[in-house]
Amino acid sequence: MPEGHVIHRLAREHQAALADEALAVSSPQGRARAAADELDGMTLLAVDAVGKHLFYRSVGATLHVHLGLFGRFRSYRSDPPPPRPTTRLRFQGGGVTIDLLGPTDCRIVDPGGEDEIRDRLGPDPLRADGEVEEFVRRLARRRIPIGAALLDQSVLAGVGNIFRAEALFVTTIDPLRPAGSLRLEETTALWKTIRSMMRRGVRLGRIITREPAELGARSRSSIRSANALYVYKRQSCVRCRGPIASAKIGGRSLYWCPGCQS
DNA sequence: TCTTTATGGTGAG
DNA sequence: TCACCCTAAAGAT
Repeated sequence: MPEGHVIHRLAREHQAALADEALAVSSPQGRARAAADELDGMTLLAVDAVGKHLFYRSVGATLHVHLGLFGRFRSYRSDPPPPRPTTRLRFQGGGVTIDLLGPTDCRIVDPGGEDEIRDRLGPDPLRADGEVEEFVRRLARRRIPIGAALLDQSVLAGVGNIFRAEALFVTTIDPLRPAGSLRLEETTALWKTIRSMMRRGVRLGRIITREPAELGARSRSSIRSANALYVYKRQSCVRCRGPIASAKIGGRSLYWCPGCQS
């Protein structure tokens, strides 16, 4: 169940584990047989992350993977279990086995197909080529609530339901305000907040948005998920103690503090 | 052993 | 806005 930080982390891990290796690729489930046949025996060159999309590049072909809500990877250093009936793709090489389960997309794309995917995406705050100016441009003049705009991958690539709620809280922005009504300094603050939250997510391998000072001296592993966040799925605000509101915005449940965000 | 839920996205109406 | 796709784990019974 990944937002962009998980995707970028996977790209790094998989590139480190598999690049420059000749891979054995199979599709135990059968549904990705065409992709598996194309990749089997090829040497992986690199793995790129763009928003929530992954591109596995080999000399002759590029594999596009989108995990969707349910997709996940599992890695095994040694003695991998037999594939499950749902294992879509299994990569083996460099002493590692990596299984892909339940992805929304898992297909070979040609350069045109990759461009099509990338052209639909807004700037990715985790990428060096992600620019705040582009975020500002894509947000301007939109009338949808900012809470909905942050989930729109053509506005901003990689943010999901937790980061949008947490970033709006930290920047004290009311999620119901029209996206185009935000002042430049608000939009810029939103970008910086999202980028730093997501970078931390890549580093830690999990989403912790509250500041260490607020969490006391507890170690990272002892921070329970319920305490790591400001508003997502919370009942009351950790700052003002007021009730947290929730509503479907942009098709998903958004949580915010009406007292702190206005 | 059910039912529900989840950090996502698309295409039809 | 809704139905639907994909899977696994947690929660309810």
